[in-house]
Amino acid sequence: MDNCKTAYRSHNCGELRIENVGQSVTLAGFLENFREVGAGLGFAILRDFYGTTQVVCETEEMVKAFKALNKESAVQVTGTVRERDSKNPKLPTGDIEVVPAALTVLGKCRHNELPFQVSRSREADEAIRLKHRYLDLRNPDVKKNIILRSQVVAALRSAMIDHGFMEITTPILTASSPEGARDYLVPSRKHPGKFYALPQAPQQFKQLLMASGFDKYFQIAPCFRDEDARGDRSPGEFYQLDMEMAFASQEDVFAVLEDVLPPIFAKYGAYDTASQPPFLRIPYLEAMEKYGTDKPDLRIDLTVTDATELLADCGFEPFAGNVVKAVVVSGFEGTRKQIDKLCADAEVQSGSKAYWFRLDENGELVGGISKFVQEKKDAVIAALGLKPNTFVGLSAGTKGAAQKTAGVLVKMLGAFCPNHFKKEQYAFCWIVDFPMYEIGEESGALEFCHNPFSMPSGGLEVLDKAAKGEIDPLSITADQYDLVCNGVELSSGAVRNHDPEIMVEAFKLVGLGEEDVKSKFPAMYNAFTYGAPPHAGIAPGVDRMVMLLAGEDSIREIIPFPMNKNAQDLMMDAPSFVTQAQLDELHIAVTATEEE
RNA sequence: GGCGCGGUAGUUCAGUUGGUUAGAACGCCGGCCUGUCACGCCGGAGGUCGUGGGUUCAAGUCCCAUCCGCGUCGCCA
Repeated sequence: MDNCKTAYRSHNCGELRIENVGQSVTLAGFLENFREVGAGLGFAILRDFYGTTQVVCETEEMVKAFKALNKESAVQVTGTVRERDSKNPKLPTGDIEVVPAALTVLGKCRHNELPFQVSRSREADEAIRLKHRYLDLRNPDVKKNIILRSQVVAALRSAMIDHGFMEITTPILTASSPEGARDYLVPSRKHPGKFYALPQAPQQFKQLLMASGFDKYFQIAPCFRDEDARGDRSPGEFYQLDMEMAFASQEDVFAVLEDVLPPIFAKYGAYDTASQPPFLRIPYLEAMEKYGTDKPDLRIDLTVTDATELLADCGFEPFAGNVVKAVVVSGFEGTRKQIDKLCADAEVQSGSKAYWFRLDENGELVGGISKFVQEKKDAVIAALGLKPNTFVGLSAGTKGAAQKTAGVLVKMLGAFCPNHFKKEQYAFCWIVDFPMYEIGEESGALEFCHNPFSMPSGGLEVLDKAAKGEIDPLSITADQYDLVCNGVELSSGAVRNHDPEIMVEAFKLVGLGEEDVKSKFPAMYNAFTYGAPPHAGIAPGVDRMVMLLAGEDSIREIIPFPMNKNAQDLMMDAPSFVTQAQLDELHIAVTATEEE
């Protein structure tokens, strides 16, 4: 422990031990509790960042002084360290107590009824916790996630620097760009009618750094996107470990993260086992086929089997003419009620129905849609490799819908069956070979599948062939990759397109041209015309990493001051109305106003 | 924006087919207690049942509308 002596204390509340008995000390902290156990005897618990220490009051005067204080007041206690009569082995400081000579109130708590009891704040309603986050964070159980976050960020920084990367900050006020998400806009005072945007990611700046001759860049970068929240997605803002390497390929990027992440996950994680390099690489199409998702949880040993030929014409109407997918779960023990719940939940999450049947302990087909399968019993058992006591979850629909539902079934059945789910580990994999293009659901036309910055595999030659109709543009893959851990998409990255001609060709396939490239990404286009190095990078999400490490299900538990689901900061009252004078200065006219 | 669940004391919750004065635990206030550590015991205060309308002799409970919270889907290059 570092020396914690300050103007207000000689020791902190977590450090006194039996060796300190007899010493005169001064402690400062929050009054966590006061237990009066008799006339003229009471125990006060003092809490600071480092721990808690018991203060024993043996005079009526001192008991009275502590009793007069509201809990959570900030106080200073000067006294002598004494060995306890009755020790508490559960506490690091449980062998000693401080006999106070003086009590000084440093910051009085004016509220005798708190919005919640600090030690039980995690049980309180989240809106109340967020409104009084400074009290919520006094709870060591809440604070520990923020400490973990700080340690993980420090470890990431240190590891990146050790690998020869240089942290460079990029602008927060920048230009709106036609990327995927909605921008946060900032009005310009000096340029009426014009706006800055907060960056959705430092994507273009880091590529420009590569064009500027920097070699290995990283940044713990704030990113801003005006999109709705999720359990694992905070609204508004989040942090990425953004990195980019010049004269580098996909392999170089993989090598860095495979070296940086496992030790940090093993050291700071809730589970002490993390995948060792090289991480499993799964092509995108294979992941969709085998796991029904592009972010498989490899801790689950279940996979998806195509059962279209086997079952599409079995007479069960929802299967007719559709793609059918099966998830086979051996050694299944679940009640009818649990199965119904699983299927209902799967439907909610995936948007289409899930079906099932079972091969019971006697080898008979039972339950669900078994009567439709009965006719083909032997073929089904052979094709799916069924043994007695096996559950088969099924989905049907378009290829995409059937895969999605099957993927949800894998996840839910995995979570339900301990024999198919090895929970206590971090299982990483790379998803590679993403398609460069897709048919847009709304437009029905060819669109960029993920982003236009990626280098198409095969470069100009492949784009030329697609332009001439020699190959299907949908078959073109990008040198683009996702890092997935335990079913969570940690990161997306790519080998970038650094060649202006290839950029133009890539855009032509989706019906855009040179002028579009120049107007959408003027800085990058211009920079690349001056000679740019091939470069590649990735940007793992810091919040999601910490969430995985902390074992928390809500991203708000690992953010110091989170916003609620509706992108409001209940503590600061943001967003808020501003004065007419401010609006006038910014040349802004408000056309609609929320009721308050 | 769609769907699901929820909103009752400072906090977390219970509240039956609509029916007496809306309960419990923790917290708070007062009293007792000389070794507590989730201290214990006794007593007490504390409620616009999210809001507005409706049905009814009677609404926390039923109906309609609306607001808020969480989850989920859309969305998130």
